[in-house]
Amino acid sequence: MVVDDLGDETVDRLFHALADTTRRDILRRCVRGELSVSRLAEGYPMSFAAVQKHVAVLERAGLVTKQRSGREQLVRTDPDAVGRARRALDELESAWRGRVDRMARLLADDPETEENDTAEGPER
Amino acid sequence: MVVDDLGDETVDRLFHALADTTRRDILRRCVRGELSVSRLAEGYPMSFAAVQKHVAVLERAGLVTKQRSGREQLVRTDPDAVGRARRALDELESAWRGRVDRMARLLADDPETEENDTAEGPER
DNA sequence: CTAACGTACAACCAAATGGTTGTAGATGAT
DNA sequence: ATCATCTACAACCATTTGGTTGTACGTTAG
Repeated sequence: MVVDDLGDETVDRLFHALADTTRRDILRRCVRGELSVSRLAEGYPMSFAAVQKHVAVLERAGLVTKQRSGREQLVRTDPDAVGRARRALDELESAWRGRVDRMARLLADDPETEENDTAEGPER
Repeated sequence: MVVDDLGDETVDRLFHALADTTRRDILRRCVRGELSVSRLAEGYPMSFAAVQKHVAVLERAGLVTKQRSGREQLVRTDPDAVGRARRALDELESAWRGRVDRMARLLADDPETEENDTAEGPER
């Protein structure tokens, strides 16, 4: 049942969200989920709106959730988030080792697939 | 001390390089290191120069190396690359669990250190 | 030698990113 | 009720990104 397939765009968003020092810092600081956006924003040398945007990026990537509490919005990093990032790496790495590749080949029972698969674009 | 520190910019470049489907695909295809840049480029619906740039991004992130062979430039994925990415995640995750965080707080004698987290328990 | 190939790099362009300020809607405190 | 706070969101701007084409240069094949 193909549970573990993170789509390309999902992985794009995941890694993109992680590719920024401020956002990684936000992740570290929101494990406990007790910080509101404005509270968070006090910690950075930028405007409230800028931090708001960073949180939005993290949220779209599924790394963070917001929970309303009165007029505040508490930010909490999703405990499963690193797991998903790690799985994305794992998928890369298994292609690395050729395992997934080889498996697919076996299932397609192509006897001579050793070499010339490289010219096929993934895009479409 | 503190040997294992990937600097912020290094991690930025790492994750940014991984945050693109085409670049991840290049990584998967270059494990064997037998593909030249132009050979690689044949597989994608974009110009040679565009692929060249993607390879450059991967190279700056340390995910790939180029080795000259005659007039060709063979691209090879660095086997340790995923390891470094994983370590970056590990560093995040340990902050997650509070360990690094706690250490940093102590060293910076941040007033926020006062919390009910006396025990060392990694669960919460 | 000359032609073809593989690469490098510059110049250019559209779109996305990361930041700003400003405005407006909810909510809580006085 | 009024005021201060927290959030959301739009408009704007500079820089970066991801792509293009064109040019130049080294290397291999005829």
